[in-house]
Amino acid sequence: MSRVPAPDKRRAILDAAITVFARQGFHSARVSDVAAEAGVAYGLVYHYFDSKDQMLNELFSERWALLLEASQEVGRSDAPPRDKLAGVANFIIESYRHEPELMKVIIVEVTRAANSFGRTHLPEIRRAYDLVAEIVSDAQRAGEFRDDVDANFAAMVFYGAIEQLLTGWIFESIPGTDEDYERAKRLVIETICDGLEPRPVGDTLVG
Amino acid sequence: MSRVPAPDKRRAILDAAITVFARQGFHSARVSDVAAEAGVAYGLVYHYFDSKDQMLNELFSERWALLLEASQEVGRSDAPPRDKLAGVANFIIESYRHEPELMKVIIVEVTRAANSFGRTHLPEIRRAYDLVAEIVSDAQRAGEFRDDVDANFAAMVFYGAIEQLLTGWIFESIPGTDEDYERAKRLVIETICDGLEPRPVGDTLVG
DNA sequence: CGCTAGATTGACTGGTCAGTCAGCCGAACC
DNA sequence: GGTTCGGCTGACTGACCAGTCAATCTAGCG
Repeated sequence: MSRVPAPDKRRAILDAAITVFARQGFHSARVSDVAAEAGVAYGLVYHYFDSKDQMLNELFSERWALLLEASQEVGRSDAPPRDKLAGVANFIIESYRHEPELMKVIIVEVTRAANSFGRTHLPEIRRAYDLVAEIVSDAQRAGEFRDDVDANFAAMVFYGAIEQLLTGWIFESIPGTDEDYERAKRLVIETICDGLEPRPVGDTLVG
Repeated sequence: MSRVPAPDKRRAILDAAITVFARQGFHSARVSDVAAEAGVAYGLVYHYFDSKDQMLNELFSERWALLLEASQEVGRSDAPPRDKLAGVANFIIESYRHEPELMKVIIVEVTRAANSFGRTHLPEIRRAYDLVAEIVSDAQRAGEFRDDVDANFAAMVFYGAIEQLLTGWIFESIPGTDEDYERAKRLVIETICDGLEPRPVGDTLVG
């Protein structure tokens, strides 16, 4: 009953979709390209998926769920807020480091594509922002972050920065050595938490 | 010689394109929709434009040139760097306030569409980032901004935040009262210049 | 008035794909 | 060996739409 342990063509198709969507963009990727990349007949794609769209939806949701989970995890920890933000940034940047093609598809075709797919997934996307906003507002309540910057606004800046960063790596193929990734992680947090203007000497806080 | 002072159908078509692209998105906007919106025959669109793409390109370049000009202007002034950044932010937010449809098209279909049109216009887009980066690095040389944050990185955060902000207005129709716009202008600058962490009392700088 | 040139019209063509479907293959079970 | 059923195949269809083009209109001009 199992001469070959189920070649899982479904997964193969999904993986091929990542490669093809990343290479050509979702719009100009033909279903036949995905089938070819997966080494599978055209029709089989429709055996496993209802539509071309569904493949992208599935790729996105699968991965985004992990991000939401990780963000929640981070939010629950009792680390200082700066480290929590760093935790979220780390997760995203590491995701890109390990699966650049998948992340490219998610960012370019969903997150940044507010018209088409971003529209559909707006609730999930917002959820991620909200989790960051929560981290910020918790910190504000605890007096660890200034409370005169709206938490949702801060979350927006945070995600704006990270998205822009990934977009840079994706399209201008900024080197992306391990060192670059680490530096970027540090800089996002420093910029957002400390600001661009110089800080007075010492670290004493406003009472 | 001039009973009707040249109805300038070309402009009418371009304006119709703004409306239609903003409403339906570039991709699902048909050329026939634009013609209908402009009250003009289908073929006339191709009398004035080579392709559907060319219309979008023209809409983008026309407006983006203004942004670049304004940014340069701001960069040349001798205002404090914080005010320079505020100047750029103001220009963009005011552009959105006065021509939300056009800005929607530009942001959604070009700036955020790194695959399709963003690709084509990357040099112009980068130029805008570079101008902000210059403002930052000038300030760093003058000791007015910390110099341990890469200027290009700062520019990225700045644009990331603003793009995210406009995207919010565009898609979630966040109110957008005059008050909201003013508040947003203030918050972007505050967040980016001062950071999220509380600042020690007084404003004395690191020596 | 006849002529030219540019503006204007809209039916039509050609190419592109997403999605369908009729049927094939091979494993397991009778 | 026959039957069944899921995985699997790929040629085909139907819809859609950017871009073309031949024809019509209008304005000036000699």
